[in-house]
Amino acid sequence: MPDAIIEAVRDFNRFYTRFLGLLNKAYLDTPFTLTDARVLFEIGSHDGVGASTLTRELQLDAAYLSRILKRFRGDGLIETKRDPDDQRSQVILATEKGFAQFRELGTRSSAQIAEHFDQLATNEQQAVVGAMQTIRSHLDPTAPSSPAIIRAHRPGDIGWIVQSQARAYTEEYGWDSRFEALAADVASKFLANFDPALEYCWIAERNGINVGSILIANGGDGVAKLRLLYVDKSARGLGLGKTLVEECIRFARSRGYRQVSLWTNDVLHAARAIYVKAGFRLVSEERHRMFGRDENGQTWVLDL
Amino acid sequence: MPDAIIEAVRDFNRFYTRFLGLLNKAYLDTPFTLTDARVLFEIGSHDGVGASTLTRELQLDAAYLSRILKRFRGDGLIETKRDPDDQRSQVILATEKGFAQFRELGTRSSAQIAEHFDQLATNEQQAVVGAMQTIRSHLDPTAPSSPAIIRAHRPGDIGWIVQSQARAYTEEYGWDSRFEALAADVASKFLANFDPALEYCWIAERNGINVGSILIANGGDGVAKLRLLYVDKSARGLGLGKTLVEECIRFARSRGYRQVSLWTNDVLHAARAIYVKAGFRLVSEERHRMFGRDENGQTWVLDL
DNA sequence: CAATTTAGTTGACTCAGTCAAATAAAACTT
DNA sequence: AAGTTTTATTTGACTGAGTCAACTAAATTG
Repeated sequence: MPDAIIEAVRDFNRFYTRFLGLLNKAYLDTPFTLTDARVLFEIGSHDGVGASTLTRELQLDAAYLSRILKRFRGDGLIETKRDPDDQRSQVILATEKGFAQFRELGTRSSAQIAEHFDQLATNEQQAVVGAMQTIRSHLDPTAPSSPAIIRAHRPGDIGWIVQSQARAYTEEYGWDSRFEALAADVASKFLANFDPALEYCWIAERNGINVGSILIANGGDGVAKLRLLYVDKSARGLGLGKTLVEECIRFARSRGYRQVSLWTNDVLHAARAIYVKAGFRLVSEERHRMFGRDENGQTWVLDL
Repeated sequence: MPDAIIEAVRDFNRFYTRFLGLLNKAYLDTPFTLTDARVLFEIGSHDGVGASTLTRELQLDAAYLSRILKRFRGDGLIETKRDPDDQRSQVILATEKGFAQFRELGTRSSAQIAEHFDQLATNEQQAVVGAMQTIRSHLDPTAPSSPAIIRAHRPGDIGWIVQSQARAYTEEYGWDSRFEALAADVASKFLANFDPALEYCWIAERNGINVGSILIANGGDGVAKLRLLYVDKSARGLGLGKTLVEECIRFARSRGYRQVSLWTNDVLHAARAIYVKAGFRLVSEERHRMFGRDENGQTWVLDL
């Protein structure tokens, strides 16, 4: 992966560390440390959490947390009782006083944030929040990853197909720019001669980002050409490829084609497995060096 | 300002605090604390900083920093000498050993980041980095907008050109997919017939993200065709378009072309201004409806 | 030139956070 | 069902990161 990206991320991290440092000044004239505040926040917003959940969630040392809770108990901020379902665990409940403190901390922290955001225009605020969402959805594995949706192509998508396939296959199989040239040629001809009645391009998209593609072009003679099947690294293993191919076949059948044909290379194992499963049969094979490496080109067909 | 925004920001902050916590584990089996690492990083990347700059930049206590520097000096990582211009201040210089440590920390931290980013697809990585840039540019008034670099195209870039132009012009001018078809056609022919001696494609990139493009194709007869000039919204106003065009002209001149010619549409005001400034003259104009809207197509030429 | 500010150092301290060991309940194993 | 392992929590014993106040010395201000 490109160093420039890592460098950009590190740079952002340095910046955001400083920014968080500024925000955390909110607790300065408060009897709470940053950790105290985090704990109190978690208790206040999930009343009745277990202590072990807190250590996991906030990545705290159990001993340390135990002491913090003891102090909170002493200050009358929380009450703890054994979990009836598990006598080892305890359930933490905020007292009225605890809730009051929780709200107070919330107010302070909000004020601190508002101070920074008030200077921004509304659409800037939205841009920032949107960007935060973007980062989170990609970096947080526990973030509910929304399912992929499959839709017709939109402007830019054809370019994306060329780009992503060229990048991926250059990286994974060492193919050279002639592959991109071929993909671009296929893509541009598809767009130039696009016949909505007999042709289609499907894009799989997740969180607003393209992750897969496939298209059907009219090969004449009742033959539908299946082309440019691609599933991005980030979305493999979800059965997306299979879904895309099935969608294609259904489309081809409904438009009265008698056969679906496709050309691929045997290094693309995952794709081949999908074709086999869908009922395609290998009709011809030839060695070539079109993309700078020795490959086995294969033609597969499926009779409808 | 809306509570929802503040809530979203706090939510992101909680998430990112945890994320940074994970990344900072990079220093776990290192004799350095997080603060040590930050100091060493600052020294390593700005050799010759003053101590007071460090306290300001990293928001550290002067006493604390003094002790850290003392320790670093003892370990032979840095050398300090009085600032000749200000006898109170000191200049901090990393020793060879210090630089080695600095590089080691950099490697660890990069590896930690790469671990998280490797699972993402290339365009996801770009989405995240772009989002980071967005956040930073809005929240950091002093954000130095890192310079764009201009380089030759790499696999995937041609696809990117088609994608980004199609998206942008669809959004901004309401052009339909015929524009993408045209761009894809130009791009694919460029790649298919690429002649390294007389043709070239420049990509402007910032922080690992493509932000601009231009290419020169051989039009025959001593005429260089300038094509697919594009500067992304996020990078406009930096003079990037001008730089790209100048680069093209220089190239065309050096390869012995007698003329540079290009076709554009008059709605693309920014581009037209660049061409005018570069000395191009309008030679013909025609109304057309190639992209679903009434436009004025224009041909411009520059004699070399 | 006296007064004030800035840069850096040192002593003294504290308290946030860690590690190891102990207890007790729950969850496996056989 | 008895034995073993794992999980939840607590406590004792530390340590060392970070703070505060006081001090020196050079630079700046008025």
